[in-house]
Amino acid sequence: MARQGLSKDSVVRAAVCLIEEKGFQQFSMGKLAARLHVKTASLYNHIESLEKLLECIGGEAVRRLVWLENQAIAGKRGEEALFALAEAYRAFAREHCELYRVIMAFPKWNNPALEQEAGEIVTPILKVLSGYGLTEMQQFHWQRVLRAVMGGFAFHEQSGGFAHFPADRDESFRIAVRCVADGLQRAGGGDGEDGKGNFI
Amino acid sequence: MARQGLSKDSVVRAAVCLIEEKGFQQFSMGKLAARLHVKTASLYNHIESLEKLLECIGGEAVRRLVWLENQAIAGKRGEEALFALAEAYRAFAREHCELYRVIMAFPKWNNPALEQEAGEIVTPILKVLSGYGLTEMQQFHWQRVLRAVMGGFAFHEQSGGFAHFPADRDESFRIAVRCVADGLQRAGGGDGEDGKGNFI
DNA sequence: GCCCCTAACTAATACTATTAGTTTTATTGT
DNA sequence: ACAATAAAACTAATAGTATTAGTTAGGGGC
Repeated sequence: MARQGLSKDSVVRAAVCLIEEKGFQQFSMGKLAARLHVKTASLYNHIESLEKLLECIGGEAVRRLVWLENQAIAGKRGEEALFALAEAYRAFAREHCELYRVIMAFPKWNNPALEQEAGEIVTPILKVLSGYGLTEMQQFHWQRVLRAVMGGFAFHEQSGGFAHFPADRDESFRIAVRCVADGLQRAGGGDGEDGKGNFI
Repeated sequence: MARQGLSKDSVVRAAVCLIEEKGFQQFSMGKLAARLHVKTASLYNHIESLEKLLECIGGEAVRRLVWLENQAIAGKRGEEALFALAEAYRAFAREHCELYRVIMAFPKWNNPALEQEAGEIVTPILKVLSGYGLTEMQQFHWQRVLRAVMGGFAFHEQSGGFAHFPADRDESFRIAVRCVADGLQRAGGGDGEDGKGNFI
């Protein structure tokens, strides 16, 4: 019936739009099919299952996030890069909160396709950390510390867990990133503070 | 038939058990009803909806977490209390991961009943922070920093996002908490016990 | 022993994802 | 231009989800 040349890619793209518009909670195969003027079963010609579709959506979300992170740290280093990265992460979580939810919703990042994306998540972070004179093992640890802070802050902020105190959340975030920045400084030997002339 | 005197409390308790055993993903009204040897519709004599039930379960989970936190910091102060609190939080997230998932699953922490619990979450944290000589506003900020670190770490660890590097996660966690501890020290005026509220 | 409240039931509705099998359409080869 | 083929979209059906309305029956208070 009036076939419109739907493809896996167009389905994923439509799903991303629908989620950003109506929210992740509201999303369903039926709603997506209706949006594409197609019966629900027809979607299965292009995707294997809802789970796989969500993995594609999550992959797309991660790619966008990583792109913004790389954009943010381009030409920067040291603390400037660190703050820019963190701000970009938080901005994404706020401005694309429904898409960010999809990322968070995965119970396990076991899927091989997602591990690829997972690796790209770490790339800009390691790029920032590379300016601090850390050992490789320290980089592994501090990468986790930074992701914990950024992810934890975004999560709590989104779920409303940070709403119960009359304190500016932007300021809280700055303090958190400052805390990591100082910790990194100390871990790196304390000799690389000016953020521009230092290299390892 | 053969009515067994089910109550809201026993339903919630059974739901908690079922979730801890079979996982949050597997949970459903039907499964819970089967576990209680009752038809699904019968549950609605005791609870209003799945959403309300999950709120009760989340409340129970939070109460248990807060209890463990308070247990952990009892008789301690300063850094010792801080590390004990963080360890207790992470231990709960690991040992009761399915229950922890319920807490994380709330899209919005708006419900008035949950706000009560939310307040109790902060209590042990503020108790720990009270030894650092912070202003009230600083306590509000650092409470968020600490929750972000603990929550973010637990989340990433659970979703497998921290699995991709050959680095000990315990050590990563220690580094993260150490980072916060040092940040607090600095914010409180360099004295972990009786700081006089020096500003940064 | 009777009454009443309500726990538990049956039945039905409206969703959800998913599969099997069928029709229709576009493209490709001759 | 025409037949063959691959696949896009369909219909129909299944099994799962939460939820509501209306009915039956059991236990506690009188």
